[in-house]
Amino acid sequence: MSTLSYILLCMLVRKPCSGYELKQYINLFWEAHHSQIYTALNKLHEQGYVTVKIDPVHKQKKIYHLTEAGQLVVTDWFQEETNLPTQRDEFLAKVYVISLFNQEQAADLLQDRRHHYQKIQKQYQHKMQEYNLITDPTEKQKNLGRYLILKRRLMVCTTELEWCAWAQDILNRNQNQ
Amino acid sequence: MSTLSYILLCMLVRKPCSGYELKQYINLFWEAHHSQIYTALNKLHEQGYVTVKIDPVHKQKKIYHLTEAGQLVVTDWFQEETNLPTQRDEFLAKVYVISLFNQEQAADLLQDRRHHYQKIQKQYQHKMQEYNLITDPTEKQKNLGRYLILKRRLMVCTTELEWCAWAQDILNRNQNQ
DNA sequence: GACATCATGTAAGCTGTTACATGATTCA
DNA sequence: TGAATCATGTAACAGCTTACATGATGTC
Repeated sequence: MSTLSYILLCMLVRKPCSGYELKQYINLFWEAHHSQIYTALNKLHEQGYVTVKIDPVHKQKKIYHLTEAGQLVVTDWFQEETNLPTQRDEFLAKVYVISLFNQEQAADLLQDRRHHYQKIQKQYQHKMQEYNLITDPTEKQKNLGRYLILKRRLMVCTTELEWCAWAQDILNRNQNQ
Repeated sequence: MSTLSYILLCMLVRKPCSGYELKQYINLFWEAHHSQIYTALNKLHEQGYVTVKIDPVHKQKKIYHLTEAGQLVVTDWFQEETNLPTQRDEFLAKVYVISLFNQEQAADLLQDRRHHYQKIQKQYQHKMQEYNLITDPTEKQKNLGRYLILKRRLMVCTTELEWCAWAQDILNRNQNQ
């Protein structure tokens, strides 16, 4: 089974979801296009790890539920060795050759990065507020993992933004030498 | 041309390298297996973006040098829109479902993560020390980009470790409730 | 001389991206 | 009623992983 399939099963632990919803949430820890998600879900269905219920209102919408077999797969996987995160960041490759470029070009590159992290910082802050509104203890417990991940995302965003400011400062000093 | 090819050209800006060396350094911003790197280098050679010189001592070793055409490709690429970093981290998917598991299992998961970041933190600190030993201003300028990236890596490591400590603390409190 | 590491390459199979395709629902 | 969004799917192609394969160099 591919890693994506495990990721999807994990997401279904929290609550039953449609493929469309899974696509919206997955970026908390993974990346996949809808084409990949839909095919993986169909395969998980064949394998008996999920069941499908047609949404009574939106009849083209399929809600996937984790089966017991599916939950067992998740618990087994949890205890296996964890693969390291992928890290492919072409921005950093551009930073690597930044001394080839003038101050303006370098500043543009850094600014785009800053804008990106400012944007997703706001998104995650919003999601964090939603979590903080949960009062029911059972519901709060169920969302604990999601909370831990959101916090990490926010911390990483802050670090990225701090780095951008620091790097811009270094480049300015470098220029004035 | 694939992103990997651009990455390799960027790396050759700093100094000519063999495929083997590129493989060792690439993880600062990208991931690729040697099989992928060697085939990409052969293609870049065909395209005229690099030249090859056989190392006089190690005759099976091929040193790749960036050509003017290659440098032009890099400067053009620099100014194009930067793709966002990939983020696939199955550790986070495990954290997402952490409430399914007992305290010991959760602690094991976090400890592995902590060990990983402690390990690479040491590696980057070591590389940073190497940079700090450079006295020649031209050489220092050439390594500026590398320095900026190393600093970011170290900052991210610190954040990851801080998060691990914080998350463990949350889980402990959660247990004692 | 044995073993680790250096050094390069090919190929099959799997994963991920992009493009094509269709239809329902919601809201102005 | 037109446009945006919701919702699902297939297929071709590109990129990545894993396994196989070979030989040189350095060192105990």
